[in-house]
Parts: sequence; C-alpha cells; structure tokens
Amino acid sequence: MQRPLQQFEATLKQHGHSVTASRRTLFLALLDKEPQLIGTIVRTVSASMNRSSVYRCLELFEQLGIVRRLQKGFKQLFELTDLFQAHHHHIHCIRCGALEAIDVSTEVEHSIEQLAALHNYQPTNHVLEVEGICPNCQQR
Amino acid sequence: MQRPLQQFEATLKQHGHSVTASRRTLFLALLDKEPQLIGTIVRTVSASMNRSSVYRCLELFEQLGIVRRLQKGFKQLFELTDLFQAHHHHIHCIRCGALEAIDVSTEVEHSIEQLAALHNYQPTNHVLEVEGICPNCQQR
DNA sequence: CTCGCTGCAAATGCTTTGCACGTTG
DNA sequence: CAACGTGCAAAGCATTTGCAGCGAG
Repeated sequence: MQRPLQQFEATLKQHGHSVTASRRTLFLALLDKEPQLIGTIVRTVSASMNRSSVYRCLELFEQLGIVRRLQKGFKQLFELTDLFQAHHHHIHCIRCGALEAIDVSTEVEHSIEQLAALHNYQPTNHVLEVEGICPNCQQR
Repeated sequence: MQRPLQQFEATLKQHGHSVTASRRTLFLALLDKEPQLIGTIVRTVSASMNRSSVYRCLELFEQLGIVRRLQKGFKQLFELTDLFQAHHHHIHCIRCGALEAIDVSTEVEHSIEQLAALHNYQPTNHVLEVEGICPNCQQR
C-alpha cells in the first residue's frame, strides 16, 4: 500500500509535475479497483476534489502512463496501468456488456511490445480488448 | 464498391434487422474512411438522417460486428471492422494524438482469436491499440 | 516568491428517451 | 398491415474553459 503511492509520486516528479493532495486522492481512488466510469470516480472523490480537476488529472495521468482507458459502449472506464497493478487484458461481451479479465501469453505480450519499437515509438502501454458474445448471450 | 454493401445488407438480414436508407447511408459514410468522430459522421450524413438515428445505428452496427470503436482521449472514433476493410490495428501517440495503422503478424492475430474461444466467447472482433510516444514528441 | 494546480461557474457539446409517424418485409 | 425504424424535441449528462486565488517547490 506504500509502494504504489511512492512509485506514483516519483512518476509525477520525474516529469516535472507537482505532487498535490488532489492527485494523491485520485490515484488512491483508482488503486486496486475494477475499471471505473468517470462519473463514479467523480462521486468517490467529490468530497476532496472538483470534477474539472478529475478530468485534468486523468488526462495528465494518461499521458504519464499512470492510467489507461477502456471503453464500454459509449462510456469510458479508467484503471491504473501495469506499473501499479498486475498487467492484464479484458474480454468484453458486445451484447450484455460483461467484462472479465483474461490472461495473455508472454510471447504475445512481447510481440506487442515490439510493435512500438518497430515504428520508433517509445512504448508506454497497449490496449488489447477481445470482443465477442459471452456464453450466456449465445444461448438467447 | 458493390461487394461491401451487399455483405452489409446480408449481415443485417441474417440478424433479422431491416435494410433502410439511413443504415445504408451511415454504412457508406464509413466505407473506406479513416476512423471518424461521431460528430464528423453526424455532420456527413445530416442531410439524410437524424443524429439520434446515427447513435442507434452505430450501436446496432457494433453489436452486429459491422463497426468497431477506438478512443482518442475523451473522444470516440468509429471505423468498419475487417469484414469490410483490411484488418488492421493502430499505434497511438499519447502526447500529440497521432494515430497510424500498423501490421501485426498472423501468429499474434491468431493467438488473440484463440483467447475468445478459451473463455467460451463467440469471437467477433478484437481491439489492439499500441500506445507510446511518437518520434516527434520524443524529441521535445 | 513564482509557477503550477485547483475550484468555481458557465458554456458547450454529447447521448439518451418518449412518442407519433413513416417504411420495410 | 404488423413490426420495426426514424425524426423531433427535450432532458439529462459529460466535458471544456477562463479566471482568480491557493499551495508546492
């Protein structure tokens, strides 16, 4: 519980950004949680920070590789990247919206990493979301 | 130019949905285009269909595996799935938002396909977006 | 002390909905 | 002609912005 916070603060500093109470609050609201809707996050932290700061910080966090975003229909979900929690991917049912974590072989992970280098990008993250129809929905 | 439209109409019928002028218009607005913002799509087709129908159709198209959505910051982009155009993925710069298409080896593609089956999902699509910092932004 | 960060409040813009009417099969 | 699909208009949210004041370094 101490380690991720320190890692987080170090990341901010490395890039010349201040460590503020709001940013810590937001980070903690994401730590060890399922991917969350912005609306949910805003409600969670509303006692200590303003909605617009949530937007501004999430954007910053994304650029620093602290969070990543997924999509679920027209909504966006946020979760910490693998710097702060076990790296994983999801499978998503396009019918009912179910979302579950899946394991991906290290070879595949590795090949994906390589893709960035191939295009002279400095890799920060990747999003792999498998989409399909879940067992439940198939029966209907 | 004839083939994709037929494929499209067949997909609608297969699932018991009507082929309407609006749906054709929307489909054509997406054919052979870069991923587009909803707002852009709405403007393009606004002469022949209403905004709310665009939303309703895009949602339907997604469920039928006709379109897929990507994200760019807080915005969503839509493009046709690989049923209608060459299958591909993107690499995305988290600093400046640049977006380019990339090639992914068939082994990796194949491994990803397998993941759905492993979880008893009927595969429809997958989203693989590599994120990083582009050569330009690295220099600054 | 200075610059970066935040809250506030307002302006925009996006998405969803109900309902009545037109179209498709 | 029975369902399904659409337009319209309004409601409800989500996101962005400018600016003034606070706080971190």
